[in-house]
Amino acid sequence: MSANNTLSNEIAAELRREILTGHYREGDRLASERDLASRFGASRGAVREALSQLEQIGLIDIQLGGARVQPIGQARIAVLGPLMALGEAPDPALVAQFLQTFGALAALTMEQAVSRSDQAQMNRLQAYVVELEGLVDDFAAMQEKWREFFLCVRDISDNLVVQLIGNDLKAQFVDQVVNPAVRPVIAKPMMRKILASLKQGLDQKDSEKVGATVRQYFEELSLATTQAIGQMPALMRQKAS
Amino acid sequence: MSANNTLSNEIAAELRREILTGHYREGDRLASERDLASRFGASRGAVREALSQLEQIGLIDIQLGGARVQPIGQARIAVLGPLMALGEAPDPALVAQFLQTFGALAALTMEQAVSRSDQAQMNRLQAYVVELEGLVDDFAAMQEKWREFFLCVRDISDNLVVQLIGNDLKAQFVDQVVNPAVRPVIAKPMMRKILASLKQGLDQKDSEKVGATVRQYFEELSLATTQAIGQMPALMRQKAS
DNA sequence: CCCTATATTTGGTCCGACCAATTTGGTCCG
DNA sequence: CGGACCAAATTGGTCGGACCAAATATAGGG
Repeated sequence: MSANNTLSNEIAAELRREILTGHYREGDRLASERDLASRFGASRGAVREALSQLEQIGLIDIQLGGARVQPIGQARIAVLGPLMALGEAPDPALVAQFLQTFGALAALTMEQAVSRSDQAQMNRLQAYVVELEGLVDDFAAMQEKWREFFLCVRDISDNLVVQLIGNDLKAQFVDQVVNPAVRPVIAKPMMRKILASLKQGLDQKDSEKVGATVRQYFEELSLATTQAIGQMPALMRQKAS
Repeated sequence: MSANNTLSNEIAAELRREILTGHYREGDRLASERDLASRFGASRGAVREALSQLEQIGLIDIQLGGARVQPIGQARIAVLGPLMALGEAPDPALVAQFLQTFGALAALTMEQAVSRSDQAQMNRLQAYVVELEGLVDDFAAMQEKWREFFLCVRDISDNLVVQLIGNDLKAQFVDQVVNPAVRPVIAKPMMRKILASLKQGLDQKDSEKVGATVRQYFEELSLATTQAIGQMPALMRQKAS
């Protein structure tokens, strides 16, 4: 999915791959638009649109003399997806960083949600936790319920900045990494402990406590995911090309 | 700066402004590329590049039937800058959310930096805090030193995900909001308290403590900035168009 | 009123061309 | 030999017109 089959997107994907895999060094000049066009058998317009994409994600800097490759560390979030999707399996360290970061932001919205929630909203959150407690045996259903839960938290917190970052991160992660059958598993006792702590924090309207709990959840999720990737026996390739 | 005077960028900026100020409703169809071209007195190619930009930041969804306006809440971080730069003064609530979010990420990297730092790196961090303590009277110098400090923290933490998000946020914030002479001022006693706590946390290599301290710093910064914007007497307009 | 067949619109791509600014290469002078 | 200077080739930005396939709008028939 998400593979918009336009020529310019394919060109952009190929150039992006080349840059991310180190075919160029920082500051190197890309071939001219005309050369790239002839190389890809495309029109200059298509190449220009592709280069425009790469420029927007900060991978290249287009100027009058030519397009120059930027250091990866100076790029935008949008390179994360392609970066994680490079190798056979996603880089565990990167995925771990990703989940920890996601967790920090989730914890922030969680704290804000608890701080500003009215009674009805608080009831909804508590209801979710109860539902979650009933799903510790069903991995898939739980995953989905957590998602709903955080969507609810996001709506309550009403934090546009985090929401937008979340959109960016989701676009990078869910489409690139979640697809394969990486099924992180958190031990049930740990999960029960987390849920209990969450419940307690909500009951006491203790925003710091729920924040810390959310952080811990993502920490566990990060560990579990890293492990799942590690023992992924390179079976399933195939994903949508 | 940052004002790339290309036609397509100007068209993108204008359309972006129109969308963000509510000239369209979710799902509304934009005029066709040909119509937009004639409206702006530009070629279709220029319009296409502009629309491509808007699509990449999630403001519109280009499909075969036409380009449709997406809900703002579904856009990418890249809309934050233009969104904050819309009115006369930046929206205080949005700026507050922004700084809190930035703080959450800074706290995360801070924790990771402390956890994984060797002795030399730890010394460098401590040296920064000492320097900061000597600058509580010089707002500008302190601002700059904090920036250096967090750059150092970022390098030590070696967290690419946060770094990339930071790039995105900086591109949205520093270029759009910091420009005007909004000078948030944190009371010196509070600043001294924060620095003391930071120093203590570093001495003890207590990652949680430094994380919490960083969060508090940004909380204070958020308050101070909101206040500074509030009493900004709408004097200085002018910024780069 | 619903469903289908046709005409129109729309985005994606291509080609060839022009302009202004940059890069490049060579030349001339000290 | 080295550096300043000038002209030619290159490069990105834009334009205009053109074609195609898919999606939309329109008219027609049940």
